[in-house]
Amino acid sequence: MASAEPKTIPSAPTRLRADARRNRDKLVEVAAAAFAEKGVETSLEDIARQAGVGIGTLYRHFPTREHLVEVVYRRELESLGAAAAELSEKHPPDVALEEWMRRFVGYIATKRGMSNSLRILMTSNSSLFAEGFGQVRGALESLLKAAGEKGYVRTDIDTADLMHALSSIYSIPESPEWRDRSYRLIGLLMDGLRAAR
Amino acid sequence: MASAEPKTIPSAPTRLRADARRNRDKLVEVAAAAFAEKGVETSLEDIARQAGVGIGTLYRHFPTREHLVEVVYRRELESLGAAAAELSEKHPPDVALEEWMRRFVGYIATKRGMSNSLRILMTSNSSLFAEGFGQVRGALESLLKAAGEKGYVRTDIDTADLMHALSSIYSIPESPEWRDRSYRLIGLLMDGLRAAR
DNA sequence: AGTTTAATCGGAGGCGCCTCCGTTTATCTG
DNA sequence: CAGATAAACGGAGGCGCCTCCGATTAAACT
Repeated sequence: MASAEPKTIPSAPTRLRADARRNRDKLVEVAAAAFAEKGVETSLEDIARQAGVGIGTLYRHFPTREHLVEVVYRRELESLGAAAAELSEKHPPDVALEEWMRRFVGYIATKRGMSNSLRILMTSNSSLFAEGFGQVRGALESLLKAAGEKGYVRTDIDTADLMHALSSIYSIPESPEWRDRSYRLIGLLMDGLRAAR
Repeated sequence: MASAEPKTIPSAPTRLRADARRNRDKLVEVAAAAFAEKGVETSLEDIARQAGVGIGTLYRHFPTREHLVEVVYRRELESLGAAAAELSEKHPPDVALEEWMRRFVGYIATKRGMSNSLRILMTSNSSLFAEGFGQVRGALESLLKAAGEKGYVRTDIDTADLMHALSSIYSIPESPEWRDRSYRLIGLLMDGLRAAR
């Protein structure tokens, strides 16, 4: 019988020291707010300052600006994924689907500042972003499938096609009635989806 | 009978003072060499230094890095356009066409360092580059048309399609046999062009 | 608790970007 | 040729990027 064995199992090699983890979390939190407010071009030194750490610490955790963007982005994409499950429980499948699409489009819209950087990232360093987008794709797929199985929408729709349609919606240029127009277009999509069930 | 009227007609509003024109030319010359050697990411301050002017002068002439790149790029594209006429005189139309395509692909290959910046430019600020590419398109078109009219190649080929084919050739990843492979592919294209005349 | 050690911190320093404005100079006018 | 003037020059200055390495400190060890 081993005496009170210390659980020294270091488990993952990704073990961070307590202070390191704290700093990292704080950086992500601050970065998320900064990106949302001023776009991805915000000064990284500002972010470090606001997080109360040195610039060196920021760069150790996130070697490039893109790494930081990716982490923030993924976090938010994940919450979008989680929203899918939540909406599924509270609403009929078709309503859940529509509401989720609205949120998706609205979410991307707020990140318009990101688009420049994102376009570069998505073409060059695709592996960094593949996972984040996988989340979203998965969410949409599950909503679509659920609604399809219960007979609320057609079942011959490809998830990728639908995402494509959504992306053409959120690339509508800025304008006062942006949101209304998007919602109308989503409504139109939904009509199409429900049409020939 | 007006007396010796001074030709004070300012003609173009783009009248540069002698020193300004000298500096501008020198900057373009130095920039062309620098871009070729170290890629478009070269320090602009270095370029100004090498041209023997202050950084302020560089920025007055070229408000952004892209403007400078565009000018250099266009100059070289123009020489590519000129080569088309020259080749047409010295060779049979089909040979001229093939040789020109080789040069085109070879030229872009040497500018691989540019590709990153270029991709951004070509998608975002298209108007800046439209003209430069127009030159090249025109050259290819004239070669293709000449060869077509004299019965050397098919006449149902679209210039844009052919350029597309070429661009897929020059985006072949780096490798020792890069040039050979490109030439083989161009040969293949030529076979296709000559096929069903 | 005290010591060791290895991970983490953080800011100084070097470089490039870009702007602003006092100084220089080409060109025009008398 | 001298003087006027508008155009052009050029570098200092402020900011951000990113790296490097001595100082700090959490966590493991005794």
